[in-house]
Amino acid sequence: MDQERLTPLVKALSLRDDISDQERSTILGLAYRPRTFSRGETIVKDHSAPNDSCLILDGYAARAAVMSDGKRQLTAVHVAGDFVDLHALMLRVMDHSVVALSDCHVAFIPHRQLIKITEEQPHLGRLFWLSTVVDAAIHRAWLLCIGRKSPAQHVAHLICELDIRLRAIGAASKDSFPFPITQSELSDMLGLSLVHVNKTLSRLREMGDFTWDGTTVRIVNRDRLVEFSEFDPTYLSLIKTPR
Amino acid sequence: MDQERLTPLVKALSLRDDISDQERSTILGLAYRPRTFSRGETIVKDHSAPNDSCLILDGYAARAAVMSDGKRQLTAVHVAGDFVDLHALMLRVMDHSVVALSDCHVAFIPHRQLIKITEEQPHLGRLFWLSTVVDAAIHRAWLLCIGRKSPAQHVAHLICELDIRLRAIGAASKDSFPFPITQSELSDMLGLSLVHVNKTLSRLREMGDFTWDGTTVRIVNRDRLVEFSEFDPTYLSLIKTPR
DNA sequence: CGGCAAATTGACACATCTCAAAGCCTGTGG
DNA sequence: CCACAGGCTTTGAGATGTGTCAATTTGCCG
Repeated sequence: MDQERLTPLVKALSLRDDISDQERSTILGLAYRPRTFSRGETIVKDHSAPNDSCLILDGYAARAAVMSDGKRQLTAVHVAGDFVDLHALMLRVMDHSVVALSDCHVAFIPHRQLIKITEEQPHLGRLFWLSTVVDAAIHRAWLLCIGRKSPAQHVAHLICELDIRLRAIGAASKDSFPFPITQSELSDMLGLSLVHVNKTLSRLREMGDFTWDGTTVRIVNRDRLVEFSEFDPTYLSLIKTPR
Repeated sequence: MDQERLTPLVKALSLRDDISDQERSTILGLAYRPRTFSRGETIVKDHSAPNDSCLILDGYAARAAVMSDGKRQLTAVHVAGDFVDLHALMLRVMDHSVVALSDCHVAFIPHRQLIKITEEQPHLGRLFWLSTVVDAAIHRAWLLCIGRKSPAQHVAHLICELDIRLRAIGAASKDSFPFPITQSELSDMLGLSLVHVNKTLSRLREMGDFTWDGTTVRIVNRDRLVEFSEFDPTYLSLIKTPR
């Protein structure tokens, strides 16, 4: 078990507050179970009651909820450093699944150690808390998109969100980032039909503010994307301040 | 300042785990600023950076996000005992507003004391954490509703959610609870136009599984509502278990 | 080259929005 | 007690948006 592999978590937490050396070594000293998932696999099952919480080391994952007839809604996208399943630590029973959008490496960290951190290193515990609160903020932003924005604005908003999150963790270059998903998966994020998403994309292509070939997004005009989608990064809380 | 008025919080936290006598008295000993809001007033402003977090003592509130053209999306409803604005403790800057759906009493609790609780009474701190994680779960349930369920299913789901939450805190009788909002507010929860909501309600009225006169909801056939809306209460985490 | 998943397109049905008007209810002032 | 104003609800009609179905095209991999 390579201890250094939890560095994405240190990096992610450092985005929002300073991490002390002790906190850093606590994190890097956590025992974890590494696992690899291929694109499409389920990482955490709905209704399960996990004894560990998982963290994305690299790749993309998403939270998913499904209906009895198979209709699916994705409720958030997660990237390297995201402590995706911290929710299970408090909820105990999963209210949704976590699925791999791409091949990805995931670390499973036993709850016992996380509870211990809340007891002994409250500041670090608060940063864990923060990460779940940011997830809630992401859900709210998505609710506004799905409820009140046009499909085109919604797609643009999603691209702005990923762009800023990936640049924050150093996983995007100045104007492009990997986004290797299908239009069907995108339709499950947007709450729309596949066909409609396809038509929305072709209209966005005409607007020309970004390109996406199913693999990589290239930002052509970030300002226009931000304005068009009414993207306000406040909800991501990407500000380094004592918490 | 009547210390006893924070009992709704004790009651709410007790739904999900046992509260020790010490924790109980810590909560009841919290200094707070009580305030009254009338229906429609803003309790916490979007983009503000509060130094206290608010808790609903009675009445209904909602989280709200708005677009530049005035379109509004409500992302959750909150009731007595809900520590609505705990999110601000970690986020620091609000990504949404909290508005009063009815006249309501609210307690504002300084962040200083809450941080102290995370330092000195980690179990109580975790229950605060839990309450924000349940909020996230509610957002996910709403995302599934708005993205993939029919408007009628969505309304039915909302009624099931409020029914179970209000019964849990003893604010609903066996088959009815107050729900004093306008169809326009409901449309902002559903992400639909007012006219369409009105037509959806008249179809639901024909189904006859509940009644709502704008003031009070009466459940006529709870089983059918649950089945129709595919309501699964797991997400509310209403299970008393060590956390 | 053939096979398969994904993307694209067109046609048509259905859902939803907007605009506009009418009806209903309640509180207030005369 | 009545008349009225204002907010909310209800209804209808027509314009748009979105879903479904089905066929075709594209791109990749063996």
